[in-house]
Amino acid sequence: MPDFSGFGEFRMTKQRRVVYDVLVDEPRDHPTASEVFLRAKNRMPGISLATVYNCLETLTHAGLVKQVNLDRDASRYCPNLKPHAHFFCSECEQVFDITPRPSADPCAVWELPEGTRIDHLDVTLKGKCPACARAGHP
Amino acid sequence: MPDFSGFGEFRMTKQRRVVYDVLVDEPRDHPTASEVFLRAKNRMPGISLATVYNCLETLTHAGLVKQVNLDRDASRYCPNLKPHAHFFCSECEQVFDITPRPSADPCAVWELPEGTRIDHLDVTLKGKCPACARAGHP
DNA sequence: ATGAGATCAAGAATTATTCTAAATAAAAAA
DNA sequence: TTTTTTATTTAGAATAATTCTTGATCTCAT
Repeated sequence: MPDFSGFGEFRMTKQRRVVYDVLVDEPRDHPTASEVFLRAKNRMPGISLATVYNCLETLTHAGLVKQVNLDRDASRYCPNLKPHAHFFCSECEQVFDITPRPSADPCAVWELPEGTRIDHLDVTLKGKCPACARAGHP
Repeated sequence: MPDFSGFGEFRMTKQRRVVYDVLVDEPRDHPTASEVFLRAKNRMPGISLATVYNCLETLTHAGLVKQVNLDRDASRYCPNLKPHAHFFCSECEQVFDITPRPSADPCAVWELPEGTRIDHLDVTLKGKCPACARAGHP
C-alpha cells in the first residue's frame, strides 16, 4: 500500500481508496465520473455517485489524480502524475497520454509578453492514432 | 463589408452578422454565449439566446470563429483565425491570444507513436499576466 | 465512551447547452 | 410577381454533468 503522507490533511478513506484504485488499475483509459462510478460499484456496491464526485475532487485537490477536460465533454480522470499532455483519437475516441521529448520545453514555443508567469500548461492533440490512421488508409 | 464567399453553403443572415460583429468589435475578450447574447441584444433587441447559440455554432462550423474551451467552463468564442493558443490569467480571469514563435512547431515537442496523424492542437497556458504578476509582487 | 469534525448518501438544484415545434424569412420555381 | 420550398429564428422544454443540501455515519482525539 503506497504511502500518502506528504499529501497534507488528506485522509485516505475506504471510498477514496476504491475510487483511486479504479483509476490506477487497468484499464487506465481516462474514465469519466460516471464510468468510475460504475467500476467502483463492482468493488463497493453501496458507493454513491455523489461520493465518487467528492472523492475525485478530493483526490484531484490532493494532487493524486489529474482532471482531464476535452472540449466540454464530461471530465475524465487520470492517475498519471508525470507532466504530460493528451492525444485524443477522433476515430476510436480513446485518450492517450503523451510526454514531451526529453529536453523540450512545451512552453518555450509560445510568444508571451515579458513578465508573464506560467503556472500550468494544458495541451490536447487531436487526430488519429496509428491503428486508426492505418485502418483508414487500407 | 467582408466577403464570405468561399465559406461553402454558409449564409450571412442578419442575426449571424450581429453575432459575428459582436465578436469582431472591441472588446475582443472571448465572451461566452450569454455574454454575446447580452451584447447582441444591444444591436438587435429581439434576438434570442437560442439563436445566439445557433449562430455561434454555424459560424464556428463555417470556420469564421473559434470555440475556446477552458476546463469545463462555458465555451468562449473568438474571431481570431490565425493559429493560436490561449493564456488564461488566474488573477484577472482574462483570456489572451498567444502565437507560436516564428518557425517553432508546437506539435514537435511531443513524443508521438510512429504513424500518429495530428489534425488539431489545443493549448491553454495558465498563470498570471504581466500586470497581475507585477501587482502580486509589490 | 463521548463529542467535534469530517465524510458519505440521496436526491434536489443548477447551469450550459441542445432539442422541439411552430412561426418567420429568404430563396427558388412557376 | 405569386407560389412553393427550404432555411432560419424563436420560445420554451429537455438534457446531462456537476454541485449543493441535509441528515446520517464514521473517525479520531480527548
